[in-house]
Amino acid sequence: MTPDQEEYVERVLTLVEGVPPGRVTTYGAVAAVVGGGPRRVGTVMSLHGGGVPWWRVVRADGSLPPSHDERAREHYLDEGTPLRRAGVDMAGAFWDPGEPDDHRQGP
DNA sequence: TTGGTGACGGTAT
DNA sequence: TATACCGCCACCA
Repeated sequence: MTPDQEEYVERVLTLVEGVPPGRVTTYGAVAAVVGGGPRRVGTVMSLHGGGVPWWRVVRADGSLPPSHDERAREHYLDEGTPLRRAGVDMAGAFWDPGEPDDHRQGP
C-alpha cells in the first residue's frame, strides 16, 4: 500500500467518522471531497470501513447493498435516522460533508 | 498494454 | 416504480 493510498483511505475514514449520528452521506458526496470517484470510495469502505460508522454512507438513492442493509437498518432505528420504504429518507437525513447543514460560519 | 471488476451515479427504457 | 446501460476511477491478472 503506497503512502498515497493510505492517505486517501484515511481521509475517507476520517470524513465518514465526521457524519453526525442520525444523518447519512453518499459515496458520491464523499468522493466530491476526498477526490477520486464514488466507486473508489466504495472500494475503500469495503476494505477499511470496518472501523467507522459505515452505515452512514449510502448510495445516492438512499439504499445500501442488500447484505449490509439489514445491519444498517438496526443502526438507523437506534440513531433515529429518518427512513423511507427503499432505505434512508435522503430528503431528511442527507448530510453533505462539503457543506454541513450548520452553515453558520458567518452572519 | 488490455480487459475485467466493483459497498457508485445518472439517464434512458 | 423497476431495469438496463453507459460513464467513471483505480486496481489487478
